Amino acid sequence: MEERQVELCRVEDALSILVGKWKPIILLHLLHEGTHRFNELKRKLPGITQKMLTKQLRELEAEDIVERTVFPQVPPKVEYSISEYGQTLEPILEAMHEWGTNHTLRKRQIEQNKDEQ
Amino acid sequence: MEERQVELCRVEDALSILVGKWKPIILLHLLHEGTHRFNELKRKLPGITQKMLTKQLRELEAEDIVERTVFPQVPPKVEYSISEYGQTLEPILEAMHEWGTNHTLRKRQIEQNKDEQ
DNA sequence: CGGTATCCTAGTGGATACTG
DNA sequence: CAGTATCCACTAGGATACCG
Repeated sequence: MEERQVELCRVEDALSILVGKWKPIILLHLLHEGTHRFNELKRKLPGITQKMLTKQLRELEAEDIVERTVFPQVPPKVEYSISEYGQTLEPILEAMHEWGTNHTLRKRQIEQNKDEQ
Repeated sequence: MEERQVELCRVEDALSILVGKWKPIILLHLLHEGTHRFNELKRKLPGITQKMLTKQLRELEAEDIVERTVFPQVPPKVEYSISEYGQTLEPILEAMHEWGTNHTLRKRQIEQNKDEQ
């Protein structure tokens, strides 16, 4: 029984890594479009500040989800990519993406039904 | 291209519903063990306060994930269960649970390797 | 180019006490 | 039993400015 309790909590591990306003979308970009430079990623995330992008990437790096490669040159060049371990998150991300898409459709339908009445 | 951008963001819908310190574990209890009364659920969530349990349940109810049934009697009786729509979250929850379990194992192995050196 | 540093605000979550 | 009502600490996230 207690074992069950402990088991249930494991969900939070995945959640804690994925939570963050920009983390899921960062991961999807890296998964689907491969390695990015810092500013390249920034351009794909309209509205994000440098500070936030740095912070989210650092946290993902600390969890071994994202790999950071620094090229020692001037001007600086830093590349980010999904780690092998990070790729194991894909099923979760895809499941969330699919659910989210249906969720949006559902909301629209509910809106429409409201309008028709 | 822009369509792609919009698509990517759908992940956040799922995330926003699942995020909350107690939500995933509440949902798993309701999914696996069925309908619960308020205090029954509270007993299964060591450490949660009444306020937090109420808040999380209300938020899940607002999103149509959880159903709340009030029995008009004294003393009060309120039952919570997963809605039909809430059940569609199961694949995500299971994917997160599985990942989290492997994640814990992986961490332990890394710890062991550290100790052995 | 790829960051830090500083300051700020809103919201999340907890402790505690009270209630129909 | 199943909640509210307060008050409070902490953090996430944003705006802005500066740096090697």
